[in-house]
Amino acid sequence: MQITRETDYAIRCVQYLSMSPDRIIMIDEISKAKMIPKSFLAKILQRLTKEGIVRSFRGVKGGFQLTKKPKEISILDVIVAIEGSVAMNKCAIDSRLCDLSNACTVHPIWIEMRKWLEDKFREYTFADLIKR
Amino acid sequence: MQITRETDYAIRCVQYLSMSPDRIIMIDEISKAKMIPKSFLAKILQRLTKEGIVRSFRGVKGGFQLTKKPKEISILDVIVAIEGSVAMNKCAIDSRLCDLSNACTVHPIWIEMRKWLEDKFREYTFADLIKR
DNA sequence: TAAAACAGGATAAACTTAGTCCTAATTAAA
DNA sequence: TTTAATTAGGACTAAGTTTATCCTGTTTTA
Repeated sequence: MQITRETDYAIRCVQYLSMSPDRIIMIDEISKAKMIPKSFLAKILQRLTKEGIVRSFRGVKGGFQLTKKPKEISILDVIVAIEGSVAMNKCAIDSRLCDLSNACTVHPIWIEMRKWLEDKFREYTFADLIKR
Repeated sequence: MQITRETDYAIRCVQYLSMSPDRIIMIDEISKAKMIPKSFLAKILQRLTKEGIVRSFRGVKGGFQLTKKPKEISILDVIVAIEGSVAMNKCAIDSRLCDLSNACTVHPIWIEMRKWLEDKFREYTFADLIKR
């Protein structure tokens, strides 16, 4: 039921980048500010880059920057980038993964929960997470 | 983000018991009907018994039975019985588990999500899961 | 050309999941 | 009263996932 540390770190990281969307920020700075192990954070940022949430700059003065405005990035985007989906049961990702395929009365709940979670997490943008 | 197989099995199991709330049903029958490994199911039922969702009867003609009516048991009850809570992040269980204790702008989201999930899962009772 | 950054792959320890297996206790019925 | 059926509970384990680390390579600026 819980998200992983990796996802938690990813959200913190994007939240930090959202506070200075114009700057290019190094892994080291984010790591220190958000208490995220540096080499693990490097991996996470690699993933966020591949998923198009941040862009990276290599070399001296390199670092990371959001590709979009904070209000255009949702928590859902980050969770999906790291975990693939917000489904709570594998059958809500692909119903063939269920061994009770026919007539499982619980299945519709997992489908509904998935949609509901997507809607909820889409509502939270990183613009909301920086106004304090 | 996902529930465990154990929780999935527990829900299926309670759903099966809900279909015949007056009968006492053996592990073996549930195992076969719901495609749950028998010895694993035994452990799950042990837990459900401890948590007061089912009662057990030992010996010949023994088995399990719900302690309450299907409409009085929610999916939330079963998830909490098996997983402890529906919190998506450990900081939503105990805020001391957060290393950013002070001023984490994401924290309120996990608290809110937890409350919503509790409400949502409480709405689904096993009475809903048998009328089909 | 040197130093500063990220990219990507390999590796691994710790933890969790998803079970199994064995013995003991309990109960109904022969 | 014995036997067979059934759950209780503890120990154990294989496989998978999580949470990282480390090393080498590439890119870029000064």
